[in-house]
Amino acid sequence: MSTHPTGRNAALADVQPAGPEPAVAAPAASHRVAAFLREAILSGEIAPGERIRQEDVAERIGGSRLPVREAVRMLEAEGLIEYETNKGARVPVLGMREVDLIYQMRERLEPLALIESIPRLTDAHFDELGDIQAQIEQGVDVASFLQLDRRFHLLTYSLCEFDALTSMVIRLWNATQHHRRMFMALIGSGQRWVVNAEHNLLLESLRRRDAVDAERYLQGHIRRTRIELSRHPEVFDRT
Amino acid sequence: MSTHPTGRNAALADVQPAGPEPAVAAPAASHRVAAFLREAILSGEIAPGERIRQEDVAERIGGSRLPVREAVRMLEAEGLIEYETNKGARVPVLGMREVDLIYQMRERLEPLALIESIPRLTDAHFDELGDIQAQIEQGVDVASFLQLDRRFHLLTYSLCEFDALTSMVIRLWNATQHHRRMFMALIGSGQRWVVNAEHNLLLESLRRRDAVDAERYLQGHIRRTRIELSRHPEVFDRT
DNA sequence: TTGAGAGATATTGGATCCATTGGAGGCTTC
DNA sequence: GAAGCCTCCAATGGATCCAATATCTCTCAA
Repeated sequence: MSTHPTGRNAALADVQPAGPEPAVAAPAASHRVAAFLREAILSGEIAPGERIRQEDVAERIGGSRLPVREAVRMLEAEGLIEYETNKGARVPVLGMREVDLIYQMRERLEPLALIESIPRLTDAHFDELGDIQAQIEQGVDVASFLQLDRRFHLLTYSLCEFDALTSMVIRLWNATQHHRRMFMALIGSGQRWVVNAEHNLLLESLRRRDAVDAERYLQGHIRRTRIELSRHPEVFDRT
Repeated sequence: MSTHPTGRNAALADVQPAGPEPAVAAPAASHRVAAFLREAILSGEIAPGERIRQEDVAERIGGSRLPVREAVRMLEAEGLIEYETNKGARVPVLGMREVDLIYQMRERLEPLALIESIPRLTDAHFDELGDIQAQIEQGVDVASFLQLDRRFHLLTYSLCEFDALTSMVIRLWNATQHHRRMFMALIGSGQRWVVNAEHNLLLESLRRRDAVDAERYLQGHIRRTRIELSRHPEVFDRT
């Protein structure tokens, strides 16, 4: 197992193993609540369309409603929840066209993050990426695949040092997390060899530090997934 | 004077003349505070690096600190302010590389918004765009130019109905507002004929509904501005 | 049976209070 | 005179209270 490369980007901390704890101030409670809600939404514990009651969250967190309110405002600005005055927050229900557009945004933005990251990637990163890909190829279950795939891609962007870009990329991933899970559960591991081929081609071009090839493979990877998704409208069924 | 086209996108409401007031709920105070702060930052009233004290804002708004705190969280998530726990909020100071990257993000995202918008644009929009461009060509001052230029571009995106995209575009504009103002003040109206040419080419391709040409002109317009900006490092001097 | 309306309940919006933290300024000490 | 420490003040973090709004429910009448 390779040593874990050190990340530079705070927004990508979740794909970076926690090194020795840096002397950074503890985040305010509102940030912890936001992280808690983010996780609950991404894991599917809170489903799209479901309402989020501030008091419930406050109780589960063990605090007052105030940090929850701040967290809700943050997630609202992130686009992870919808908010109506006096009516509260709920997880948005995205249709196919919206998800398709988010994938188009990813097609355009993620290559940029990759290009910024490539020159700084180290052998340790390539080893780690290889390890992740090896795990994926062992045929893991859907939940593990989603986690490893996310980790794989975000790791390739991890040395892009621009928070405005990396946080945007993460938000786009987050916004479609639910649909990705539905989609993978639907197709199972059927087409997973395509993903493996694409990941390996991408990784190979990264090792060569060939930004042109890497951008092409990455964009194709996202684009193919987008088109595949559009062929499965049942993913967007609101039942 | 053309009638003002009706916009569909809430995020672009600021470039759409306010029609008959829709029966929409009054925004919560936190949103009004956020709009107030946004305007203060974009206008330069609050300069980059300057600290924002919650009590001051609450006093100017005539409310308590609570809505201000929520607004600060929103603007933090928007990237318009930086926040440190227990230390408060301040307007970030962006360096040349960061602004350059934001322009690269714009190069990739704004054509997407334009492509989505083009099929729905009406003659009324083209007339309005022509009016704006005519005003620009009369040689207005820097402040008016910035306002008209913003209005011109955002109007071309106004019929893109995806909030995730349009709000992102607006945030990218907002993030570099200060540098755009510095830059324009620096070069005066010297190179403005280039902008005029680009705007007219873009507008012409829009009238033809030629998405390919429009995307090319728009991307070139942003890219040229980015490179021009990179030739004026004095815009980023922190004095 | 169903629809409308009034009242009850639940939830969010805002203000105020107190605790905690950061920082400025003065003081001591070497 | 400068570095380090301590104290005080200012600003933020969080909890609780009350008001305003929305939502649910029960009743009553068509």
